[in-house]
Amino acid sequence: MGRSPCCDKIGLKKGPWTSEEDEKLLAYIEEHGHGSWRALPSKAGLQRCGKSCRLRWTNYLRPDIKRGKFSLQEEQTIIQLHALLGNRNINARSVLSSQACFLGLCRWSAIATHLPRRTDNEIKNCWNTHLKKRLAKMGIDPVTHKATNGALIGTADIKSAKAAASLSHMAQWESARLEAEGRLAQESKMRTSASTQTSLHPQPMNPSASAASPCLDVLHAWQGAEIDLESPTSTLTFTGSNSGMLPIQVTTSLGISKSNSTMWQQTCDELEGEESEWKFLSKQQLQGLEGKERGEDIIGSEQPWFTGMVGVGAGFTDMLLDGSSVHGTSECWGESSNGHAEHSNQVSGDGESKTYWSGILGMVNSELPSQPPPLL
DNA sequence: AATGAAACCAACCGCCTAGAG
DNA sequence: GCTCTAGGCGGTTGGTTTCAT
Repeated sequence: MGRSPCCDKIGLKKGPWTSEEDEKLLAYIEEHGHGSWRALPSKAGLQRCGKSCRLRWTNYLRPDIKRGKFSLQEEQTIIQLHALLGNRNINARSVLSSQACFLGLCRWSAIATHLPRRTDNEIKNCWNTHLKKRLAKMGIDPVTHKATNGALIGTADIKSAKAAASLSHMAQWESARLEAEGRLAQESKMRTSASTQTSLHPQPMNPSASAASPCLDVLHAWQGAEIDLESPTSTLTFTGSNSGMLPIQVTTSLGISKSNSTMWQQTCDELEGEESEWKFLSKQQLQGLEGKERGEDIIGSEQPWFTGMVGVGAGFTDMLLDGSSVHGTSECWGESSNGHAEHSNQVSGDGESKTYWSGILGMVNSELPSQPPPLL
């Protein structure tokens, strides 16, 4: 009947690990691998429960962990992926449980798969201590990535249109999100299984491994192209004729050009003064979107179906980046001695791809399996 | 130099799912 | 099919460090 208990939790040490304990754990895993975490502590001569050992190993002792401050690019990736993967609140849980959780994925771990050598715990801490606060400070709901007080939105009508558009496309967004998450999870699991071999003999970050995450190409481009990261200027430059077009997306524009980037001040007051930009889709395009909501293939289309997601514009992430540590952009991905610059160059010619959700779409598209998303 | 506030981060806790029996 | 546990995850806590006054 079942397995025996993990640990009796009696006489087991808790709290900070000592260097002696670290050495014991490290030495044991290097020699034997972790195998069963439950059995490990006694074998390694540790007065800890297996769970504690596992955490210590995965979050601290693993030799392939990169420590230290997060680079600008890493932060940007976290923000974007957080927006993509969403928050795991109760509703999200209920929605995701049957599919996403079935696939064994969770948000931080999924994000961690795209931040080489960073642990989910570290990413989580970064989010909670830095990024979330910056969002909140700017009046952006860190859960939904939307403006919390409408300060960024021009008029009530616009807000209404936004809300309607948002709702009308939420379902397909959710589908695509699940797809992306599923892909991430598969990737994560593959890495996990592979890591049983590599964990004992970690290899330096392989540039090709970085390149093997095509979903980040857009992020790279966004980072590496002509955007001045010190100048959180909206990159959305869509200015089509309004004739016969329906506005369905609002993205924030800070209205700050690169030339006046030095004027950039990260305050909510400034944000309130910003205007919103609209994207316009033709009625035909909207009909296409509606069709997609009925389960038609939404992937592979060049239409920005995701534009129904509102409130998250190119400006948001840029705003977050706040001009701090802007010179550290090469720290993370740049560790791959090649590849990064190439990625940037490949996509930098496409201005549209530099928008926030274009980036995410790029991720989704590149991550999605060939199968259409399951209907919710 | 002392003190309080804020930031940081390692570790714990509780929950969930897969899988063994 | 059911029970029970191990492993894994996200949320949260609390100790430590850094910064501001």
